[in-house]
Amino acid sequence: MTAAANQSGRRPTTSRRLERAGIRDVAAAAGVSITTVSDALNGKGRLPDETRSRVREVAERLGYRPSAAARTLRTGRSGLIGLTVTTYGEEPFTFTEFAYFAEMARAATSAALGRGYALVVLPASSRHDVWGNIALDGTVVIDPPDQDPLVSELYRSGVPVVSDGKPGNCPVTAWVDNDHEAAVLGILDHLSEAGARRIGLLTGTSTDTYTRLSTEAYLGWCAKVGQEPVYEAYPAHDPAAGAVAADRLLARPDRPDAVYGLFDPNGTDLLAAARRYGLRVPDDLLLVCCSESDVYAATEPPITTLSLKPRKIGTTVVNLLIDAIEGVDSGTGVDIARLFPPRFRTAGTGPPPGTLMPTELIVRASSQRRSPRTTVSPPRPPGEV
Amino acid sequence: MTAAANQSGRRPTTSRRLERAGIRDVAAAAGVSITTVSDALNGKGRLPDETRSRVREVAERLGYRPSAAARTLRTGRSGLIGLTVTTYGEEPFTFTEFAYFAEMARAATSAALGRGYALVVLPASSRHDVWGNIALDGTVVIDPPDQDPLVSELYRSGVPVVSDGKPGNCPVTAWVDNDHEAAVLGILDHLSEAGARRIGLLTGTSTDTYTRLSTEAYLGWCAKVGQEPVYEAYPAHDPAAGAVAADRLLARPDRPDAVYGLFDPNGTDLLAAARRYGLRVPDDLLLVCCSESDVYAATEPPITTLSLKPRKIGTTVVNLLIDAIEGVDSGTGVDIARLFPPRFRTAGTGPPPGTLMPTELIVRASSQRRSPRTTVSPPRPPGEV
DNA sequence: CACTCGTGGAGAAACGTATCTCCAAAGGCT
DNA sequence: AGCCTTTGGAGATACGTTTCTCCACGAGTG
Repeated sequence: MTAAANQSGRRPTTSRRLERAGIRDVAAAAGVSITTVSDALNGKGRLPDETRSRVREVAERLGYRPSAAARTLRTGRSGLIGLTVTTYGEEPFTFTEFAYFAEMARAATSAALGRGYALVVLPASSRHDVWGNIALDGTVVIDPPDQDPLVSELYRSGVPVVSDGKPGNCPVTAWVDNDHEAAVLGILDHLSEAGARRIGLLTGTSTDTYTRLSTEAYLGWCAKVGQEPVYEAYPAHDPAAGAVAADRLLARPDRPDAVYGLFDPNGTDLLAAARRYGLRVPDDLLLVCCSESDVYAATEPPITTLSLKPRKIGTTVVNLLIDAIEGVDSGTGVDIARLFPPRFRTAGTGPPPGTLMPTELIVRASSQRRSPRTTVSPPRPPGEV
Repeated sequence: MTAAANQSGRRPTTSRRLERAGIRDVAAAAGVSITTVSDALNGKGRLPDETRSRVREVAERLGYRPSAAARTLRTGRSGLIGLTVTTYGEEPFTFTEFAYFAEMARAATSAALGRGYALVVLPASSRHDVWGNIALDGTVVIDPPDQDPLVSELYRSGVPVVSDGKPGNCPVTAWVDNDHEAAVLGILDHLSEAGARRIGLLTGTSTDTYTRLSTEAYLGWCAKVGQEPVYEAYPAHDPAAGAVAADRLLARPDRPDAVYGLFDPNGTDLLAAARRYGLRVPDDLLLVCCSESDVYAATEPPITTLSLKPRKIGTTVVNLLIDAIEGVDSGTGVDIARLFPPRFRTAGTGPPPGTLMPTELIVRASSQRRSPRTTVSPPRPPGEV
């Protein structure tokens, strides 16, 4: 069979070896033109079904696989989406360090594949070495810090960028975030209702939006209800520092009787610190932390957690990005406004390119005093979809 | 500046908009040929440093970024490596379900980036839709089942494939695996030494190498020491089934006094089951499970775990793959033998394309009887590097 | 009979790079 | 002076698609 394809080559260009079958070989073997093969395989031209199926059959027989590189070069689309996480220090990779990232990445991958795109995991720190060598149709950025140069450059060069986490000063095509303020206020109210008089916060030193908004919400709440803020901040990327900070928080003279920890490991750290100081949870100390891990369902006692719904976020981010990619008129690349598909701009005032997603408070024993009071319904932030 | 580049275009091909600067624009602006630009930027030709730096400067000024698609088409290398996990049912994505995968993927990503490659996460199940649309230089396959059609096709089409887990019948370029037999034997000996008389196994129903080799090692050991095998198997991708199987194992009339669980969640499941039956760990029941999770350091009691060293595996797999990629003579694609770089074949008998990596047993309270005997040094499997 | 019109398909121009081949000029040597 | 070698660089081709343009032809229509 391959012999037929070989001998029918019109021009023996150079000395062509029998490498992989190209579209030319298929065309020759089927006795049609290249155009017809392309159209038949992509369902594009006006061809009778008989020609179409015949070409398809020949292609199958020759084991023809279109060259992704050539297609990308021609069409300008690679079907590849970059995924990067920027925040938390210069560590090579914080990925999957927290369950949040793992979950989010998984959901994003699934959503992308469902629409025919694949995800490429890229480091935010690395130089253009890698970024420049890959044809990306768009990029998802997790938690970009203010003034992220990477995001700016991508955006400037016409690559759509959607961020998980409201960006500070970087221009992005769109962003998705939780309503962190509502979430924190909900938790503080929940703890107050459970009897807390002085609520402490375990927070981070980074400048990312999550940390900033959450802390601000806490401080605002304190100001409103007239409580003196009681918090400790530490570099969130350092697990050891988290344990130390938890200990410090409970060692203070103005020790809180309830604590909310912003990061995943804070729950176990606080629990350990509480044991060290002989504090019973929840009797002496109410505990809530933000985590996607289900280990908190099995701790002693089980700990109330705030879920940021990473799966929903990952899915939404990817869908927004692909919408933007497929809505772009591949023409005047630089024009920023063009990056938005029509439906983003039709509305009179134009909705902002941001979407707030609800969080979910999973109430467990650690945030409920053992009062005979029955169940406490978990507060939901406004804007629930 | 861009105006100069525009007006110096020799042929105004069509009506060229000022899209992105191409290599032609740089050449025109610098007053040299395309060849010179390419050579200058890639450090390839024989050019005086002065020309080189001048071209580089002009390129920088124009914000020139080479087209990855064109480069890939021309060179045949994309710098992209596929990463896929095959095993465990038809679920959309088992990725990061177990900490092993997450760790392994993270290490693989890092290693690849370190050598200038990026990883694309792909599903093993999906049709050629996605696989065919991406130019892959090679693929890492985690735990391929026997006769994996995907692996066969990749291999046949000339894409190097390296698998994590010794493949059954698929042809691969190379593979890396733990010495599962040695690991299991080491654990069984460890448990025996701690006083176990009847050791049970919690295993899976899949046909992947890990499950098969581990189970066979267990059965062989039983035959050797004359113990009746006591085990339960369940579909490893279903966490609920794991809890049920753990319960079943401890409910048996010939209840074991020590159990090794092959999968990550088995530790907590077995612990829970033991509590249900009033068994104290380690007094009434010795426990070991295979897991990369550090939650077992904090359980009550802490549980001895076997680590498969996913980071080391991920790194090794990627490095082997890239070695194969870069050693390939891009010529007679089909020839299988050529896929191996020279150093794999020079040795007389030729070492097999497989590498066994050591595991590590992390001994904790759950596998040590409270005897006054002091510390038990953890047994290491042979072949430790 | 001249004409439009729809059908089926071929030709050729990109897409943007890397690289092979070849050439001109300037020494250095006998 | 003639020849060889090195330096610096230009030209052209190929990588394998997609797609725009255009053509031939048979059938209906006035």
